Amino acid sequence: MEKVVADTLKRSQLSVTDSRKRILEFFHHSDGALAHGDIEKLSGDQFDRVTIYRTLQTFVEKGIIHSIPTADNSIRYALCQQECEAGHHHDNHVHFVCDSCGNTFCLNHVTIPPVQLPEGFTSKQTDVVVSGICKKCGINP
Amino acid sequence: MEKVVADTLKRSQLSVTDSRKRILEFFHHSDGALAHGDIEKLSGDQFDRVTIYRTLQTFVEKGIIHSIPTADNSIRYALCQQECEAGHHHDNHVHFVCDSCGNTFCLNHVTIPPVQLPEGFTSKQTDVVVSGICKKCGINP
DNA sequence: AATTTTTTGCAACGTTGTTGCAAAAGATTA
DNA sequence: TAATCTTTTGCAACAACGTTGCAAAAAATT
Repeated sequence: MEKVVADTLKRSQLSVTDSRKRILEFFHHSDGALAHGDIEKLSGDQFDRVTIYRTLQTFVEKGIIHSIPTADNSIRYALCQQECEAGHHHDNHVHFVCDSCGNTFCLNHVTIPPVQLPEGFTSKQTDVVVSGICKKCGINP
Repeated sequence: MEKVVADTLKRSQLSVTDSRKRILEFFHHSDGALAHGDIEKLSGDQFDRVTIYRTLQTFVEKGIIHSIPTADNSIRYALCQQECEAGHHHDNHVHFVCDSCGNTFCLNHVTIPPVQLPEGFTSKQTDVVVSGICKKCGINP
């Protein structure tokens, strides 16, 4: 794991630092998406808030993670698939927010259905966020 | 118009006040969605920030307006269709955010396509936000 | 018109996110 | 490995956004 995250950072031409390694590991260990606050808690105030903000920004720019739109106003992030490169996100999967546990998941195998727009509108990106009950919470409510 | 907004407020069992009338009129006059900040500017500091926040909350609860999920973390609101009642939103249309002018529109006639979820997941609501270039900006870039 | 209820505005506070700058850590070179 | 250069971090300060409690004002009710 240690090695995997270091390689990811190098591949993105980023200096391999403590905070970047730790934060990237959090994403690998999490099965859902993470918000800034989650990382702050996970790290136990090991890093400055500002460092976390900047690291997340950098990761988004480099195509390591992507942000997920949500109805409340907290930005959540999740790991990108391999196909994402710096400045070029191809995350065309559906996101799922569980109303019970609050977790956000990438449904990597559920692709965005086509949307028919009115005349004159041009689409660049489509985000689909489904909310409801996730698999785990459906079993143990 | 004056009459229409007053009626809407009464129908929702709300006191008819200056701020509520004005803020509701803003929504009727706007062709896109409005954020808290937009209303603050439109009203020219006529109302306190807090009043605007509370009015928006109340309108959402009463089913007069609904909030729109966005990729950045600003909450935007738009008028509901007639079918919405207090505590029961049925806004199953697609939202469009223009990358050029920044406006957010409800595409009331574009319905949400069905999404096939993995086993064990139950859907309660689906939000679709398309970003790109709107009709106006496509004509006058 | 008087009373009750609701709403508003103010003040204060908390969270979230950003920017500039010096110190520290990482990368690079010899 | 040490010296140098580059990048990143942490701190301080700031700005935007949003919430809560409470007294005054406005709306509804009688």
